Amino acid sequence: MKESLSTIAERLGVSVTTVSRVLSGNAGKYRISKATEARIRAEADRCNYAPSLVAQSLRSRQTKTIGLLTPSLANPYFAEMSSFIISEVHRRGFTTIVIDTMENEINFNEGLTKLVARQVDGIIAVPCGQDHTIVEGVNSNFVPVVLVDRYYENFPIPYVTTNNYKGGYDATRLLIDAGHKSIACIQGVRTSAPNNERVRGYRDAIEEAGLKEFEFVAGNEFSIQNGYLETKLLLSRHLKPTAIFALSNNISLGVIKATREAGLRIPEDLSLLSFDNYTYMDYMEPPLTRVGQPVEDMAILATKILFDRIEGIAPGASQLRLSPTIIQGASVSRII
Amino acid sequence: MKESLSTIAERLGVSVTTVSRVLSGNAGKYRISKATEARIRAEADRCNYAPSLVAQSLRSRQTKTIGLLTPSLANPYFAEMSSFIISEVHRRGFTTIVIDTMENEINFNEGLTKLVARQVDGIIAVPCGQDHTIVEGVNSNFVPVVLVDRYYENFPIPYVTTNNYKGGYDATRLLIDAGHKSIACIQGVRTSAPNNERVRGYRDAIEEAGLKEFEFVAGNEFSIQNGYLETKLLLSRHLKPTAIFALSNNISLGVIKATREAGLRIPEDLSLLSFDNYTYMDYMEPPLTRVGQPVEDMAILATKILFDRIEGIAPGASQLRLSPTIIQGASVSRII
DNA sequence: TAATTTTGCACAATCGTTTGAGCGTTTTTT
DNA sequence: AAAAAACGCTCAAACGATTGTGCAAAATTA
Repeated sequence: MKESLSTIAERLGVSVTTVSRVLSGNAGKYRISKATEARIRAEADRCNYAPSLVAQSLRSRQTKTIGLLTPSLANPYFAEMSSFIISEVHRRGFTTIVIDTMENEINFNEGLTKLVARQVDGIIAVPCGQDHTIVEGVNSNFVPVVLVDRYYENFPIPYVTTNNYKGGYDATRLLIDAGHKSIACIQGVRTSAPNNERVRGYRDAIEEAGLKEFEFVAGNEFSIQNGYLETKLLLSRHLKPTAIFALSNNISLGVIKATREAGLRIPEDLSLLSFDNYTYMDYMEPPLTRVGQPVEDMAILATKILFDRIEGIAPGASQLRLSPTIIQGASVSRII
Repeated sequence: MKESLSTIAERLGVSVTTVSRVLSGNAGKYRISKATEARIRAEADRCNYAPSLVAQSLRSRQTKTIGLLTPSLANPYFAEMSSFIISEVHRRGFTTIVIDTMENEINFNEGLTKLVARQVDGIIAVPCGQDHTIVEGVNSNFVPVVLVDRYYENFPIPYVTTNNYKGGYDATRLLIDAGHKSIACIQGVRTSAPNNERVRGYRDAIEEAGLKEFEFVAGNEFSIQNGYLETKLLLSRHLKPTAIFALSNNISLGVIKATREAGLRIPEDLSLLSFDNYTYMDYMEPPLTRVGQPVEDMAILATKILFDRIEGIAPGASQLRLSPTIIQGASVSRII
């Protein structure tokens, strides 16, 4: 059923070598006669021959495959990012193995070793957890790794991320400029570098405005539930905030859910500023004002850096922070 | 850097065969002494040996990989579906190569042949276009294929899809029962079987209710733009519909956009019923009433059928339609 | 002690491709 | 006509793992 060089060679009474040379376009280089070349090409076409990438990989020690470790395709932010990465990888004639780590450090590390065993030529990863020894081992001993979104500070693995500090700072400034004083921040995973940068931006903006007494950071997960529960708590406090800065798309959904249950309206009773951008946010009630990350640029750059490394080109600056963009919605009210 | 059976064998002064037998757990079966076994295991641990899946694949003619052809990871419906499929595949110890076809028939066919060249053990695909000769060739000659969501009628490729007819019918009935008479339907790709089943359900419900004079189907793409443009046209007609049945999530977004631009409110001025379910729809203005497809069940079943075929177990019924569920939102008003 | 069985491991082929080296035969050069 | 060059192709090893067969040496039996 499956054709190989040898089946063709046998049928034509030539050697496997000759067939290989013809079909890999090296007929001239190795002085195969036009006649033989034509015969081989014809037969290959006839039987629809396609070389086994597995055999080629074994021989060339290149699988033309890259691995993508993403925390959750169900999250539109990572789904979009994956979509861009897959298409960039495809553009270069490679294929992508996708592993969904479900935000789990064990899955992440297992996925990593699995990719190494599969001899992928490179890995793009959104890491989970704090322990970076395995990733670093892989990156320096086996396969080039590039991180996206999340990263490890002061470690030599290249990464591309948003300037999360700027995102946190700008967003908070926007709220402050709108007159808000009591701005609560609901954060995600506390060990995640992007999260902490966003929080740092938030804190700096708050302090700079002399609002330190109102500074308030809660939460510990990038989930709807976390946003929901923390908002429940916030709204039960004696002094309710006038604005919430939610550090992810999912957290914002939780905030909205809790706000609705409390019978409060956004932005009249409570302002909301979200991290992450997504088409649907324009269609929400109200459309969310948000900090959009440059997902496509990050995906393109990460892929480019990875391929530069695969091809042995040392990339210049390989730890990059791209600026986020604030997208105006209607979820922030002006306070006089 | 990379360890292999032979590097270990050489260091220990034993044969590659012996190392292989020990590490694949066949030491007993081939009478390798406990002492040798221990030495080999120790050394394998020490140097962190992991077998090359490429070499194993070549030898065993099994790559333990399945291919997933999806139209667009940027669409949450397919992203969720992919997420479930990837996780089901992972559960079985396989990995998934994802190809984003971008709703393009050429990309789809290229992806298909690429997967075959990579010797994947099976393929799960959401097909694009009408020409199914290539898919059928692959399915019957090389690799088992299972289709999800879209399918080809009267052809022997297994598929799992929503009972789209029921979805179209039930949704339309819901609108009719709410008192609507003039219900317009904005459809997606006209050559897609699910689309046509939805339309058929719509038409049947309309006719059954004696509303044939109001029957109206427009559109030709599962995109925001299509929903937007068709709604623009609809709203400019002399007789505006009182309800729109949008046959996909993206089409609905377009409908909302056009409706807003026209200064009309949903559901007060126009009712909207959407196909597809997504978390964000609960947070929209208004929350959408919609026909949710059993995405997770479809993913699980498709994967199961594929693995049954891979393992040579003939699946019983392999062309399945799962019932959709109507999810109540607030985008449909009652007309008296 | 000789014959038999068991033990412990190695040889070599195989999967499908690539590639440096080599070897007859024909053609060209001197 | 002899030497050199060009031509057209094949051999065999290698990538890393698996597996049926086989062969000594040791242990057991007769």
